[in-house]
Amino acid sequence: MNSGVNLKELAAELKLSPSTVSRALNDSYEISEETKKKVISMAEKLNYQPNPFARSLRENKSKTIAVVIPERINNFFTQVIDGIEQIMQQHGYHLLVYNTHEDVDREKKIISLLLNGRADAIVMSVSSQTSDVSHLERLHERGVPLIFFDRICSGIPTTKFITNDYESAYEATKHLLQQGCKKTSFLMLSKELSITKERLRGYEDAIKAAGFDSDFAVSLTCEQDEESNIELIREMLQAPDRPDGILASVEKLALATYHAVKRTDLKIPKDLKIISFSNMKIASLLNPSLTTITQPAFTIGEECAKLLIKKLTRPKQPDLLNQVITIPSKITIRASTMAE
Amino acid sequence: MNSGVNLKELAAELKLSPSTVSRALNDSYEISEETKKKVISMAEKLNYQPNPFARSLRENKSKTIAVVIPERINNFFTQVIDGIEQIMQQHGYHLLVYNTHEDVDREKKIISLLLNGRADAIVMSVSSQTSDVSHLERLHERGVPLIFFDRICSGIPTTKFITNDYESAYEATKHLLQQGCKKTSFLMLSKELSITKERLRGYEDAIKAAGFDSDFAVSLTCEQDEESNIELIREMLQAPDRPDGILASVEKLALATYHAVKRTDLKIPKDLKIISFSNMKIASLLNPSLTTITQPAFTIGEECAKLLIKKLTRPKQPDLLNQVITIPSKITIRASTMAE
DNA sequence: AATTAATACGAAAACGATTGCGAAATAATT
DNA sequence: AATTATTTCGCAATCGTTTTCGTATTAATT
Repeated sequence: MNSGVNLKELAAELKLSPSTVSRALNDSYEISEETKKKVISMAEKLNYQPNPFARSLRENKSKTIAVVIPERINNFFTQVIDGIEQIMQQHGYHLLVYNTHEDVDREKKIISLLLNGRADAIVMSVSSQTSDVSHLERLHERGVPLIFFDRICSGIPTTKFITNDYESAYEATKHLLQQGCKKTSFLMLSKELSITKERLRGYEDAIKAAGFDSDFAVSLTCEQDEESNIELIREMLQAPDRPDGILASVEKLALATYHAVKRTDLKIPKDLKIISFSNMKIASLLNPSLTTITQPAFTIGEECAKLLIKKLTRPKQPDLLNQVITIPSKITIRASTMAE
Repeated sequence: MNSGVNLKELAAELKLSPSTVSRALNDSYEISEETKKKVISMAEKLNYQPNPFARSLRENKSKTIAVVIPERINNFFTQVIDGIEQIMQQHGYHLLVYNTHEDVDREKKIISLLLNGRADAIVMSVSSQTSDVSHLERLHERGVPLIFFDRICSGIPTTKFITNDYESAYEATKHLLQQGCKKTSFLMLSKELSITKERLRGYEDAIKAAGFDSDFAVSLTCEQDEESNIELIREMLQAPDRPDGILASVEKLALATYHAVKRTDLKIPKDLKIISFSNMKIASLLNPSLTTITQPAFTIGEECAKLLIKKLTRPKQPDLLNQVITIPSKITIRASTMAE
């Protein structure tokens, strides 16, 4: 199967000991330049590839990090992973990627698979169903470096990367009101989610600040099934006191709204204005084009990775600081929130 | 760091030898039921997690497979990965995912990292720039099980999963002509790509079969940069002999066309009809909604994984057959190809 | 010339699991 | 009762690296 030579065979070929060859390949000062050259050229000739598991076993590190996300078909998470990979690849790290499908049980299983040191660190965004975080606590107590991004877990003392969700939601809501919305609705996945809480807070504060009554805001918790989301939204849109402005806290709910609207006589933006958190590249091609709050996904990935690299490659690094780092999102106004 | 107990410590706690404990945990017939129970309960109590690298080193397998794709922000590839993960997770496998960014050099680097057995098998779709396949040949000769999907490499004798690209392109083109297109264009990424060749062949044959002259078909090779793609297409659309029908061989070129059209006075589908290979979930929300050829991405992933599981878990399995397995795509007609 | 320092390398012990082989202890057979 | 078979477990080797120590050779120092 793996027909590659190992260190012992390479050493035999060179009439040297395995230790010398190992040191030569690792550029140890104890080996003469002459020997190093011989070893390196022979290693190339025989196409020697060190066994990663032997090395991992010995060094107690795998040069691998795990990324755990709740959804793979999602531009935000995908871009984050691209960012992580961008940095990690430069440092010779490999990426294990896991999709929890927004399911806590799957998340727990995955985390338990990562307890044994298969990955040197973990970057994750929790599932929308995650309220019990004991599995994450156990992971953290094991000493596995853990970083959260976007959907964070504030109870666990480590570094988290988020966007300015409160401000973005506040600004987005203000924008809706400025465009003439009289009754708005906030669409969200689950109240457990950190991002939901922050965005909802921004939404509510903006409404209060505009002098509206607080129950002016309607917020709708959506299930995970797309079709039921659409129907839920459609019902809301056909109720007598329907909203005329929507802030969707995640992309899929904005799309569900578009689908729902198609089942009614309403027109965006005339009858309903909508703005959404979204990293879709084609927001401008929707009908009508969608006003978005775009998170700096790639940058978030890069920052997570850079921090990890520092932690993992420097000799005596302290634990990851218990802090929240905020990177701002960007609002792009398009047709879906245009006043007449 | 990794505060978990190891086998020796677990054995000491039980006053047994490591070998007995190992056998008990692996349910060996040589161990009494009584001992097994004791061992298992103690293992759970101490939360014993076997070291994956020790195991991999000893067994010469990693329970990990690598997935190599040319683009991560792409619904097709993402769905394929979801399919692979779906099956692999059930069998305790882990997924290393690599993005080549359509770059052969990155592809070569990644492949060379996989030569050392880090992954038990590889599932991949080659980059659009890949014409020299020596790196893939070397990988295959090493004996690493290798499966191609979609963008395959026919020179390498292994199993490949594709869709019925020829037929789909043929049908799509026929549809364009039936809707009244007089001059069509085929948009593609690179002529090296297996899918490009097949789809182009289907496109050309459909045009010939309809009795048109063969140079009736225009085909445009697009670069990888999005903005230049858009400009290339715009120029084509503003030329005097512009096409009135487009078959886009990949999703991103259809989107580029939508962007390009916005820079002209043309209207889809009145002035230009377009159909595209695409796994976008929101094709129906585009303006106008896009007629698509949707590939069974998730199924492809599952089939790749199932085949690998068979190969990897059964004892004396032969090499992967040199065959091409075809799974049909599905055409969904929407507004972008509607005749007046 | 004798001692010390520096250089260049080898032997062997880890890392943590699995497994072939051997060996007690018990049960079954002659 | 003696032999054989069965059950149950331990010893030690193994996977392929890295690294601690030890040592032989040469160079530098006194």
